Amino acid sequence: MAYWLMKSEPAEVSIDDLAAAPQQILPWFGVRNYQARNFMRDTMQIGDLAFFYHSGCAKPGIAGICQVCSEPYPDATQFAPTPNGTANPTTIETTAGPRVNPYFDPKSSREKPRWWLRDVRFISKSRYILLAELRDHPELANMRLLARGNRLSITPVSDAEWAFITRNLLA
DNA sequence: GCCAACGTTGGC
DNA sequence: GCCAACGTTGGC
Repeated sequence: MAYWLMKSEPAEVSIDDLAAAPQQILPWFGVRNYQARNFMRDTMQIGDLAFFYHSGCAKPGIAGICQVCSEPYPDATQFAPTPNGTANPTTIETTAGPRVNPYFDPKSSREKPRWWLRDVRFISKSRYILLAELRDHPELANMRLLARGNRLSITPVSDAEWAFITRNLLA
């Protein structure tokens, strides 16, 4: 089993949204980076655990833990929203009405999908560990998340890093 | 809002 | 295949 850190903007999908989802499961949609896609499509295994990280907000940090719970399948947001393609492919239905779909990819197709995802299941909320706090621990100095210039939205977490965080920062 | 760092695109 | 230009990420 492997460990991961998965970033989400809480204004879009937060740990509370995952906890409130049907079955407490959501597709990890919207990844548009090949390396992160490959992690989801090729490397992850059902049962892997991940830190749910809030990014792009005032206080970025680890908000909880989730678990990979499906095989990879195409991210529906890359396609036109209706199977027959009659609707405007650049819009997506939301509970607040139609919105521009920022994840639509005109270069993808249902025959040959470019973007793949997996479902994740809520495991727990955690004490909120700020990014700044993670940086304070020498044990985490090599965490991919903390690497200079890192922007990858899904990063591997080593066994040692996972153990350190769960035993020392979340206990 | 700024900006450093990175990834992607596309002309050549 | 190179690389400049551009767009995006994401912390601050």
